[in-house]
Amino acid sequence: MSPSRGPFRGSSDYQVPQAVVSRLSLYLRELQRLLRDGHETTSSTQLGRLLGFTDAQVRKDLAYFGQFGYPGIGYRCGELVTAIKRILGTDQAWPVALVGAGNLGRALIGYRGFQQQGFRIVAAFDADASKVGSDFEGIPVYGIEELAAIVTRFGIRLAILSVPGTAAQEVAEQLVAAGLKGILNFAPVTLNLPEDVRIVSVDLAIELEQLTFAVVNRLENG
Amino acid sequence: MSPSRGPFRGSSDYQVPQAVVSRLSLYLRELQRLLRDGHETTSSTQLGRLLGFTDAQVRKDLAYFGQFGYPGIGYRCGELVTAIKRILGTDQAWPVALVGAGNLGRALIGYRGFQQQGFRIVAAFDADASKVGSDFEGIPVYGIEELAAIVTRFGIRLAILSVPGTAAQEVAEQLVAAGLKGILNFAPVTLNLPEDVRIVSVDLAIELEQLTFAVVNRLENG
DNA sequence: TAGATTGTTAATCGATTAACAATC
DNA sequence: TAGATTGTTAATCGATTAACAATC
Repeated sequence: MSPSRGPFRGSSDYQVPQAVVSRLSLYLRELQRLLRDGHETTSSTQLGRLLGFTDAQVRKDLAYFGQFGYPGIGYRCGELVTAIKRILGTDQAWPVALVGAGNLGRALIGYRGFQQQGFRIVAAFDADASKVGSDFEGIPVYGIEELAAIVTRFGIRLAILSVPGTAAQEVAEQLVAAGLKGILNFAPVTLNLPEDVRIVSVDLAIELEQLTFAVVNRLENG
Repeated sequence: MSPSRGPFRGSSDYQVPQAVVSRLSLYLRELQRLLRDGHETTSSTQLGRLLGFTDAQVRKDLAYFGQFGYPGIGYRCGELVTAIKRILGTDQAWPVALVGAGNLGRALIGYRGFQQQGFRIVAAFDADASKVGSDFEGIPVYGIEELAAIVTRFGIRLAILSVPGTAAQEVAEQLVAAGLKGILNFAPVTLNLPEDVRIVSVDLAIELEQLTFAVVNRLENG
């Protein structure tokens, strides 16, 4: 295929490697910073140097989605930010349900980084009856039995799951039943759900384990 | 080389792929669950099925570190848990400094999953003078100028960095100056530090972006 | 123009999977 | 024993890097 400059038209017949999508978010983050710092254009070499990638990799990654650069010039930061947001789906705001209003959940309700990238937590859910009816930072807390109704009302497709590991699978199944399409899972368990439901998992203890491994097995680098 | 059953003796001359180390933590998590559920042994096939990997991959991953299985039997869960913890470095408890006691930082202070895997947050640091001198969940909050002294006193090697992105690079440099060896970075910026300092980064907004991409570009699976 | 930089193809490198002898 | 399962080698697959004609 020969993609033209301009809007990303959704998935084609080939599969984009997950590693490429991860780096896409990093490119976006750096581009937004470059923009804030007043840069109009950048290059695959500069972007790669900032992130520790080769220039070839930057160009190859972007080429999965279209032609965004100008030979001899590089990439216009503003244009590329717009293009990547469209690719990632964050050119529009996403209403999000937060499920599990414990310590972590409440911190996520107040997390500025979500809003900055176009995510809006519009409702929280918790099993604790004493929390239901109250609100955190202006976000109302509902009982889980109200999930389906609220999801429909706000057109919610994404949930952040921050319940204890012991409850995670069961609650996740309720999320699916309510029609949610994607789950950001903070519970330290492997969720088993229908394959059309997308899952991204973050296990905070595992992240620290990865760090201890790297510190203990420290060679020259890596 | 021909590693024998028993303790992992640290890094050899070859490099273990990062992907293997990530999966190692997932194996550990599943094995701990299997143990809790009363399983004495498991197999590469079962472990793979639980996590969505092939049996060959499970065996190959473990083979990087030694021989842990019994032909015809499989793996003894308890033994393998002990072995993986030693490999990851979490067979001992790690004292950790938490830097940036905002919403997210305070949630992390109370996060049970850290303690369960052997991490102890022993001190918090914040630039806000009104927080210094108080404590969260029994963890005292210090000014950043006390960092070096506290790090030395507790033998701290790891820090969790949960300060605003605008402050992250500068604070990270102070962490390095205080002698820390590993940083779990929650700030949405690329840290530039000496290469002997290990960094694991978690950008929560990026995790949500990965989810929106997966939901929007939903094919059969992936 | 000369210099810079892209998009893309081919070459290289590394990781995953398949296959199977050895073992319990 | 026969059946199950490992550890490891070879084959396959996929991702990264290098090279370069095309372009501004």
